[in-house]
Amino acid sequence: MKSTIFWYGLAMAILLGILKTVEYQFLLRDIRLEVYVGIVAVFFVLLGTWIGWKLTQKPEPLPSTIVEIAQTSAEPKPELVEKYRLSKREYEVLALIAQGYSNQEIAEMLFVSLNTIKTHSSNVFLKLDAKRRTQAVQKAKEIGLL
Amino acid sequence: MKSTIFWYGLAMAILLGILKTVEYQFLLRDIRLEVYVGIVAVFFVLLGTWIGWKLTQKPEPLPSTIVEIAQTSAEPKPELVEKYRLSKREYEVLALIAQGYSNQEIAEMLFVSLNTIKTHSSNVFLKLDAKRRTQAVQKAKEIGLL
DNA sequence: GCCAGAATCATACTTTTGGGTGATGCAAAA
DNA sequence: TTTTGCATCACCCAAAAGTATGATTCTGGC
Repeated sequence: MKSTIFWYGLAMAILLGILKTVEYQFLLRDIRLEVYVGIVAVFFVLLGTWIGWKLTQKPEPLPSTIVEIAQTSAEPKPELVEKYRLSKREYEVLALIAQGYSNQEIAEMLFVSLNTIKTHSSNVFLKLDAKRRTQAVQKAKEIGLL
Repeated sequence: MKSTIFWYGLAMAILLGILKTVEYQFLLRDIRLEVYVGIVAVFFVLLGTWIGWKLTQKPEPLPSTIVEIAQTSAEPKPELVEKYRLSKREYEVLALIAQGYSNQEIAEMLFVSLNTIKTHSSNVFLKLDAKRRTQAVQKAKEIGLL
């Protein structure tokens, strides 16, 4: 990160230098304004492109899960099972979700209303810190709940 | 895609408009040259950044690492893999679904539109005879695709 | 060159999920 | 007895997922 900042700074310095030079020549030889602006524009487009490229190189923010997946083989982790404690009903719902059943189907299987299943699954997602049922299933398998 | 081109065009139009406006004011009120150049520079840096970002989006066909990661300990069963033949893209999408990503996230990861992901996933469901993504994942694991 | 399959995307529509809020009843623990 | 956790359900709203259809582009193989 330090080096990144350094390079940005260096780029800025070079940039200002060039700007000044161009400006100087502008004053001296009365280059047409359009040409000047054009040069600046082209230069900054290039700079911007480079910045954009750089920005999209480093950051890999999304999949922290992938790393975890790569590390986990399949061992159940009792301490984590402890941590993400689900109630019995929640666990049932989670298990059925993992089998690919819809909320409606689960509701019928457990003889409760659709809304109840929604509540349970929402609670499961909360406890497992998941946004979707597929993610919940994935996390549960990682943890060893399933 | 059509809309993308539209937005490019719109951006260009707006850009030219602003440029002209700024230039006009420059001529009228004698804004300092540095200010003018600065505005142009900032604008083109932003434009360049955007272009750079866009450019670096396309040429990344996802280096199959994600797919590899998705492959768990279960050994693939060639005869079944044969039967439920998925295209490469479909397989990628399936793998990402299994990791708990939303269609939108997958679209961004693979740099395609949401609709494309929907098409792919629909095809996967068809081929795996699944009604939901969770079911597809479940079946794929049974079969040994994942 | 032509063709099939693959990948892409759009539009329009329906269904499923998920979030938020609030309410009730019940049972065990404090 | 009061509190607390659990299970149940409702209503509303928004977002995500899924279906259907049609179209374009590209590529590999014949």
